[in-house]
Amino acid sequence: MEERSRRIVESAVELAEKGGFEAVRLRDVASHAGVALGTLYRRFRSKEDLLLAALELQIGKHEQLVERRPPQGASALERLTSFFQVLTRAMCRRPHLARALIRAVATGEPELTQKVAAFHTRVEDLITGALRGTDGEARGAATDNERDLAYTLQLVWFASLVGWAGGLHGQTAVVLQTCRAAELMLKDQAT
Amino acid sequence: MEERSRRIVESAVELAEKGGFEAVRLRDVASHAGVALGTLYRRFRSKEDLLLAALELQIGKHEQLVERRPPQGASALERLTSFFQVLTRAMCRRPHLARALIRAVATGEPELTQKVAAFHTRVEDLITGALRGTDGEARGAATDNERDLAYTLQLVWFASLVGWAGGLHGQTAVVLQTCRAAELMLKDQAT
DNA sequence: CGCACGAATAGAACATGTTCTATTTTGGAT
DNA sequence: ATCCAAAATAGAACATGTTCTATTCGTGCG
Repeated sequence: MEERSRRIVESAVELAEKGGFEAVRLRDVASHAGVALGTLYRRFRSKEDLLLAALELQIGKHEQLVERRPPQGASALERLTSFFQVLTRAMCRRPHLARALIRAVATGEPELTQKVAAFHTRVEDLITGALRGTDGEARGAATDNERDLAYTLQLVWFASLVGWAGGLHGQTAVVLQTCRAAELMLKDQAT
Repeated sequence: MEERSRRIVESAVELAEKGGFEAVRLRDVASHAGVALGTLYRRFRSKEDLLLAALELQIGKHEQLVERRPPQGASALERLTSFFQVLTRAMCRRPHLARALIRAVATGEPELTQKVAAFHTRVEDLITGALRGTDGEARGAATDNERDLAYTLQLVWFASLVGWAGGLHGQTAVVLQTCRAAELMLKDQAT
């Protein structure tokens, strides 16, 4: 990402960390980034678009983290549990920011469909990775069943996170609900 | 609901049907309902609150529908499939309205937590009903397993609907994804 | 060098959610 | 019937996302 855009996104993140979605006032973001409001709008179509860019940054960092330390565990369920624990904690560590990002994803502006889809796909890929594990067994393309499972878990995790963002429950509930869904769907599995 | 409030909500629904979330301009809602803006704000805390009231109306209607014609099917999976088909079609029939309502739910304003929780609970109860069926077999309180299943399906359906609202996929995908999750979790079940 | 053109800037302007104020209406108690 | 408190009203006022305009800046090209 270009220098100026990066500064803008970072400013947005800083403001969101402190005060959530409403604190990301675009005038403030612009001035904080040392940039004019018009410049911000040249790079980002809307507030949600800007926050989605911030989300991409976060998920990129998480992908690197997973690459360095892939989720451990003998069974798929153990790996998934570990994965969702780490992922959820990473999000909820900065609650204001997380809520702002989730809100941007959930708002559903039609111009942002592509970016939202990209986000979901990246999470799904991470889930698939945790599901299959890193050791040699079971290489090759993911089976239909694995894809369905990963997709579904992604939906559950996301919905649960939306619930967390709305104050319906705590971060541990997010992990529990997601893992419960994984259990329910893996009940008959061998490993 | 009191007459005036009802008129306000109905006006909001009308506007949302035509032009979605942005078309629900509160000045327009108020004048359309023959009411002052201040009156609207006396009854509803915010635009999202108003739309949540509209959602309550819709779900109430759907509860009545389900009561009149409970989802048919010999197995739990068949009943759930039928249920989610009907529910999703009911939502997606008026796409603008549906998107506006979903957005209100997903936005996550902290003052609306209670209403959002109520919505999720009501959907979950409907799901539980479809899961258990109406005939005499298996009366009594729902088992833990049934509750977990219903809760998870509610998450999947909601997340998928959010995806639909964001243009990620069509309404048939919503039904398919939800039913796939149901299949995955019922695979080992007897009936 | 001087120019031309695209980007950046400052700031006004506009739309709409939300709040506030001053006034009027309404409905119930006496 | 009168009066009072609560609610409603018209409309101004404010905040912030978004758009627009006029000006300035910077850079590659002749």
